[in-house]
Amino acid sequence: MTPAALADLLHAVAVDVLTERGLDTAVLPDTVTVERPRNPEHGDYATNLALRSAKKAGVAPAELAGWLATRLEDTDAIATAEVAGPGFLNLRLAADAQAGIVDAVLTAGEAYGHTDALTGWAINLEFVSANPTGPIHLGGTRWAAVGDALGRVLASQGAAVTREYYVNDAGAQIDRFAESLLAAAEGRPVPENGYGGAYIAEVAQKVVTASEGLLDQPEAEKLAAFKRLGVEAMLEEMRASLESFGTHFDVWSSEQALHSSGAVERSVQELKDGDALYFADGAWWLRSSDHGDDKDRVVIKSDGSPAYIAGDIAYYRDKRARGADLAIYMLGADHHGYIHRLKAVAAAFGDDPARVEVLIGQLVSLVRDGQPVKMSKRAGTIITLEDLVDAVGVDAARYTLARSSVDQVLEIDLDLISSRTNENPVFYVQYAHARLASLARNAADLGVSAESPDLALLTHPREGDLIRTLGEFPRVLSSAANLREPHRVARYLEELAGAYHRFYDTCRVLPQGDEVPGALHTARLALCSAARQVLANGLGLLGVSAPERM
RNA sequence: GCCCCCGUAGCUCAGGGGAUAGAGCACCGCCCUCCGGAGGCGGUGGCGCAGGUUCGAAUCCUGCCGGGGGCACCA
Repeated sequence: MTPAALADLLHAVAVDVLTERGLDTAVLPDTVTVERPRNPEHGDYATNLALRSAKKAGVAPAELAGWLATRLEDTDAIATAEVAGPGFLNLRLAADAQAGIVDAVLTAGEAYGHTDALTGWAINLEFVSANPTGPIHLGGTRWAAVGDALGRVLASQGAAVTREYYVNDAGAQIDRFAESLLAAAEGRPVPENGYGGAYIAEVAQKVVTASEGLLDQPEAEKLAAFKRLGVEAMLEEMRASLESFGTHFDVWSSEQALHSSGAVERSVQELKDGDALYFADGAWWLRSSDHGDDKDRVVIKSDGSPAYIAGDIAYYRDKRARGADLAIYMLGADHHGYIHRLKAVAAAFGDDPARVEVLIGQLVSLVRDGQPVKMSKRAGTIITLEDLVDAVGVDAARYTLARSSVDQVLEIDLDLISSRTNENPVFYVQYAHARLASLARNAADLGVSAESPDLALLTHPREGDLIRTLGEFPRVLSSAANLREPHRVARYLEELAGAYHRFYDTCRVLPQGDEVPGALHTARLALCSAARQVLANGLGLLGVSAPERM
């Protein structure tokens, strides 16, 4: 019996109990909370249902809990039901009922934990979107790991997710990039406010090689070529970095294209016509202060040119036109001021601002030998995705970035996650999977089958812990999706790996010596198979490999 | 001055109202006749401060203190 099924059972029993006594069932909460108590003496599961409903029903919590307990103990699935404390109801499941979780995992396989809660939702997930003026930096790398994981988590709940990268290939920083490339190609020093770092010379060289005689052209044409070809070369490199990191984008949207196609002009005109923008002091303004912004923002400057936000307007319009029901933006901490603006953009088009969600990721820093890491070989003072991957590998990098809340400023100790692998949570989890894979190989050699297990034999406390931990996965996944917090999956995997290691330490799975394989071996092997499946599912959601061997 | 995020063990971090606050690392002490010891068991050690809401607060609200990041007709 899964926690969800248990919650349903509790609700049904509570309805019966209240009805029999002529009490109003409306006092019951919509969703019954079922949790796993910290203290094992408090049972397999506990519910505060009586505590929450008793007051409204006009009875004492402990009394209501007592009524529920009596009825619950009559059901096959519940072994014991006890009232505790001020009115908690502590439950223990019958072994066979509980083991139904193992069956559920094995039946669903890769789909275990998936739901259709978000089916019908088209979600546009924009992340990384680092300027194409340099390699992917550490902040972008955090989003590459977290955003990709969130995409997978949302998809597991049935959402149709479009992963999208917004390329800021228009504006002044691109001009500075082009000037920096040109200067490097001509052997001049880095221009003021230009981009430094060894990669500039490399990209410049690529551009020169690709277009013969370029340096003999007039200044304006040289700059234009470096701008176009430089951005192209840089993007190609960034895309390759992200792909090698396991992060794939479905759509790459160009800011420049929104301008040159007329999309910016059209969408701004649409807002002007709809009275969503107002004209003042020679400029056109967005009413962003209606949505919590300090002040309204200029969309069309008094010289008639579009401000940066005009591109955002066209881009949002474009996302909606392509069918997105929800646009999630994952931005760096320095962009928190955008939240209100982007919601105001949605509102300007007559949408519920809730169609825009902005997630803000705090800074990431690296530490090695107790000292901050500030230098990158290729990019000067910018630490890049490659720097991190070179230091610890893709799996450790992704896992480490994805296991913390993005609200948290994160400091990564490179020594910890690379120098000695057993100190690293990702290896703890991967090791559990590898151990299980090895166990399955040995089982095959010994002729132990996991088919048709008698799961009621799984009565050891460690077995129960492991089974109930497996049962938590759907709830974890669901909350990770709803809260946009994929790190919950990683933390869960650590808990699951721990439950498995503890089980394995106590419960012998395979026959030893001349022992003949029996029903308990089969049941335990089935449990192991379920544990391996859930570890693999979870690691897959994080984009981290589930190794067969290590 | 205003806005956003954070403050939990020596360190890096979990903990979306529940009972005795957790994990990894670090430190101390245990456990291999046997499926992978990259493991398990035990110990040391903590919610920044003050109010409030609640039967119950690390969690929600207010204020203060401390740290980080922002406040352009830049992009």
